[in-house]
Amino acid sequence: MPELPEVEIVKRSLKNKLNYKKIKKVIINNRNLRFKIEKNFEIFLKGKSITNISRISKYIILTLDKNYFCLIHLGMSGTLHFISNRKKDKHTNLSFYHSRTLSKKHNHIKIKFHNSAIIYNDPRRFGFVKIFDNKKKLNKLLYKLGPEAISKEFNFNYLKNKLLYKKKNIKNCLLDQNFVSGIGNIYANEILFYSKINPSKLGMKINDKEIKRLIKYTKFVLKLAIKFGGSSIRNFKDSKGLSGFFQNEFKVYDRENKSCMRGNCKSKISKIFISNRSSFFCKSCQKK
DNA sequence: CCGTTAACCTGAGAGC
DNA sequence: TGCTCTCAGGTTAACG
Repeated sequence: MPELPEVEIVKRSLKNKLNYKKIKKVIINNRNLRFKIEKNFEIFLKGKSITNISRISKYIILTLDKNYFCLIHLGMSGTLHFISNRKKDKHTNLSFYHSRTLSKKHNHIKIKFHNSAIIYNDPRRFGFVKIFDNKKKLNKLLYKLGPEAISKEFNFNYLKNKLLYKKKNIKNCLLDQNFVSGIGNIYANEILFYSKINPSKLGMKINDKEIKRLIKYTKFVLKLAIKFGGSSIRNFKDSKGLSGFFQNEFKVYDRENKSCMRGNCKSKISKIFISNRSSFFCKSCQKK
């Protein structure tokens, strides 16, 4: 489900709610996420306080006291929900992508605090959580990631060097988290449209002007999506409260056969599959 | 090295 | 209504 902008929204909202909260109890209903939740997960967390909440690409990191870390990846359908008994929280409950139809049977993890709790819900169970007992072990997992798409490390020089001899198509490059991290299928499509680059074009064939546009519009699209609160689609389209609205700004994603939104262009948006992921583009604006 | 396919899962929506 | 089929915001191993 979530790409960098959605995870960023989740992180920002959690940050307001969870800082310095002490974990009283952890209840797990189903350990079978993408990786089995380790046996000692509950014991590791119990009694520890959350001292910071951060995000790296599509990962959420809870920093706990005593140099512990809890890594959360939401996979395709993972959501975090904040619930509270306290009156002052009543109107700001953070049910991320809250949906009344979200089935409780996929509430896999509940982390309880004094007067509140967070719940991890994930119908497809492609997400995972993992505990690290020191920063080195955490970094070992994260060091492989390419620079974050919105960071200044993802710049013209980096991209030019990476694309120099790349025989891979540009869309798969953008989706490769070790190439650049944080971009998923929706935003890869949108970035390529803004950059006027065909998704099938080989990396090595991308010229300097196009590289400049890729850098510019990667940051533009992702930052704009964050401003709009991310994208809430499909099972979340009936969402209330904190759902995002960037789905209304899509230029190509899920717009097959609809008119291209660029000025004078009269083409219809095409849909093809690249490595089994749906790819939307305008064949007039995004020539090979 | 590259693209594709399948696999991990459940559920929504389309078409019949 | 209900059945079957396809597709889904992610990641990764195996194959050709």
